Amino acid sequence: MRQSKSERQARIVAELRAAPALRVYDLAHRLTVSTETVRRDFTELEERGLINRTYGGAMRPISLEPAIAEREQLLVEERERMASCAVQLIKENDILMVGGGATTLHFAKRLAAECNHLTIITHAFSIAAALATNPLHKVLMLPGQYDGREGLIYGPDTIDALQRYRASKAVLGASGITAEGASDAGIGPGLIYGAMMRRSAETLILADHSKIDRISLSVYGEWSAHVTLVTDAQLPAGLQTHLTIAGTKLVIA
Amino acid sequence: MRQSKSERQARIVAELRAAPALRVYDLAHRLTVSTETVRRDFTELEERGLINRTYGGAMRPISLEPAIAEREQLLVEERERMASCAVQLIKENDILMVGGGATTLHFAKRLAAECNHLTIITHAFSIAAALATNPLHKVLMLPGQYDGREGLIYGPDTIDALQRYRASKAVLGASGITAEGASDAGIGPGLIYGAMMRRSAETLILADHSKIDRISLSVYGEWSAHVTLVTDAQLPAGLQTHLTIAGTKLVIA
DNA sequence: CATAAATTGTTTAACTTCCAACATTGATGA
DNA sequence: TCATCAATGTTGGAAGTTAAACAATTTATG
Repeated sequence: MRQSKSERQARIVAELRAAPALRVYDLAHRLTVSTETVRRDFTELEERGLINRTYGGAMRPISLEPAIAEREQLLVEERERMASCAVQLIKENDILMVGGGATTLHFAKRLAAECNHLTIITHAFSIAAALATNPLHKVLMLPGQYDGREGLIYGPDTIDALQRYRASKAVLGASGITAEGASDAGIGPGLIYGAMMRRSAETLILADHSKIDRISLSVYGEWSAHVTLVTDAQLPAGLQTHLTIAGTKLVIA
Repeated sequence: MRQSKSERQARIVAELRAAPALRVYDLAHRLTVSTETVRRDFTELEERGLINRTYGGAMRPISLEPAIAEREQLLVEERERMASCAVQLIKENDILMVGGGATTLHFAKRLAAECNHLTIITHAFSIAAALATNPLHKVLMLPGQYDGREGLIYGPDTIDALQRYRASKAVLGASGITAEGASDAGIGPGLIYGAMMRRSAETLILADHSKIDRISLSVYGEWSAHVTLVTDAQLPAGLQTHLTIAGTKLVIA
């Protein structure tokens, strides 16, 4: 055996530092192994997150955000659908408050791709970074204490600063959706989402089916006519009638 | 024609901001045009350097944000030495204001490794992220407009918020050091660094030898007895005597 | 409004990649 | 030594991609 498997795989990662993308066929020649071997290496390296696969090759992975990156891998299709639907509801020159989370991050990426000239107020690094890729948007970051695990800002300074803004729409994720309202697993973020709702004319809540009929620590939003719930599957009858009575609009992606 | 050619191509570039790689087939569906049209767009966009082609699709070109990453690679050793020296000057329970930049980022990483129980106020994402790896520190993020190219917050909100804090030390980078003071290439950051100095009892300025006797757009700090300059090489005689007269302390790493 | 030019869609054939099944090689250890 | 197992190579058909030619459509312009 010329080279061990791990040596070869290390070589592949190294090659990717030199060139941002590689073809299976080229690499097989360069390493004098079969294309199938290269393909199998690609599969393994992709599972370990060291490369990204493309049709016919592989490319250098973009970032290495761990905690969020993992969660972001789940329910990607559902979140994409919800994000696309939610973006339809945004108009040029809207002023948005956007909460943190994997789902709202999808939304932010679509916003950067499809919209222009928006002002976005947020407390999440990932959201700000995603939106700033489109220089036509204006991104305002809220002050407060930084939580590195979540990549979020929160605390009394954050709530306080929100009182000085007013937005046309708040766009929020949730870890639980019940008749009582939307809820989040953290108290700090929950308080911020509540404040964002109160300072916005309308609220969009994005929550996939796994969040339905679950309740989390901090309930931050009650159903009202100013709220639109965007989800990816039909709601249970009880919850649905409850929302209808409250006047909440429902969008199923 | 639904969308003009240039609109569509702009949209493609925007989509690439949301996802690092796209498939011809997917994109054709999403834009409701034929795969051939997408392929022809790819060809044109590649000639203009706005995308990179891959077999079956296209990917985001590498450029567009290596600004920080590249700079961070330069003079690593010198910066490490300066960072280590600067950390010696920090005491437990200090309250720090830390500016953005490659040099201060090295400092922040050492701070996370060597110190505990500090409160750090910053306007740079990278600094906040580096410090948050040590949960014993308290990291406060300043509000303001986010600049994705630099990863920095700035603007009137930022200056305003600084007025409500007081720190024991400000730790700042600089892109130029002259007898007149420290200067930065950007007006926005320059104003913030000035405000941070005024709100802090002492100031540490970190600048390697490549910054000496160069002047940048925005001069933000004058030499005084409250300032310490940390650098990695002897200063030219003229500058050195000027600092001595002003009472500025000098540390050579 | 008619013509030319530019843009986009359609079709087809050649080519490339993918995947799964099976064969081969080489190292390990009883 | 032989059996075993992991790693790799080989093969063929399915599926996907490309490129070139031509048709259809839209836009520009006199």
